[in-house]
Amino acid sequence: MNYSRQRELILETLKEYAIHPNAEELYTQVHEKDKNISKGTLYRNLNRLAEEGIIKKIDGLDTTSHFDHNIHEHYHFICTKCGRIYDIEKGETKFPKIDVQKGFQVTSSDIILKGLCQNCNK
Amino acid sequence: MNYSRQRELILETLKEYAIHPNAEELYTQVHEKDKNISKGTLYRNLNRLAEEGIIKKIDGLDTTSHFDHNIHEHYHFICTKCGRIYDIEKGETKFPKIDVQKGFQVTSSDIILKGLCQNCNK
DNA sequence: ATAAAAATAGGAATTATTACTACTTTTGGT
DNA sequence: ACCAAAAGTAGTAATAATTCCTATTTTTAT
Repeated sequence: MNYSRQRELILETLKEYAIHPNAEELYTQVHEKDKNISKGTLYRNLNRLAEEGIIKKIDGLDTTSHFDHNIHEHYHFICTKCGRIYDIEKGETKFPKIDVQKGFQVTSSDIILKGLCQNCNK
Repeated sequence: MNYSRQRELILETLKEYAIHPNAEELYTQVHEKDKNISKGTLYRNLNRLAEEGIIKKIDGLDTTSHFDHNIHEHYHFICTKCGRIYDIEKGETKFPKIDVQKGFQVTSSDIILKGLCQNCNK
């Protein structure tokens, strides 16, 4: 993977946000810093960075893919009312044992919780 | 929710399949039984049935939503090579008890595992 | 039997994402 | 530093999944 200024900018911008933006949200921010950046470039690089394990792609939250620069193991909660995404820390429990069936090789696991957040649950 | 012949057909057809079909796959099957059924009707009813808790919508497996008539708590494994979806019974996983913050109300949780299945891992 | 409410078919519209292509940047060897 | 090959980009077109719209049909409650 060769260096690219655009990729650096995308990664840097993603790191500034704790909100697990989707491509559209991130595009708004990135675009402010570089008016010429294209969506194709954004998508290509987000996917590439995720493949390389530098960031994490989160699916299943809503209709879009979200991206997280925080790659240490944690889970997500999405509020079905306001749409905000919260991190759920793993806690002290040991890493889940997933002996699914013999011969299965698990390469990623995601836990997604949905419901009402503190603010919307009043 | 008023009765509709089409909804019955959709639900009945979904129950015949253990493969957690997406809308397109299910449409193929449903269409064989009723040539006039429309995709709008399929989507509307799948979403409606999921809202009512009669079936479950599974997101995050691939780019499409999948639908499961099995609503007892279980998780899913998708093979990144062949795309097949496997059920993971709850007893087989030892996921940590997730302590969500006070005031959060969790209404659904999904655990999605990705990797290589037995067949593709040879 | 009938009118209001709910649902449908079929197609148009929308949304998110990927594909394509001509051009630009990066890189590694000289 | 120079240059060709490889990799990356901008901008736009295309695709895929899903939702929206509307005229018509079906269901339901009287």
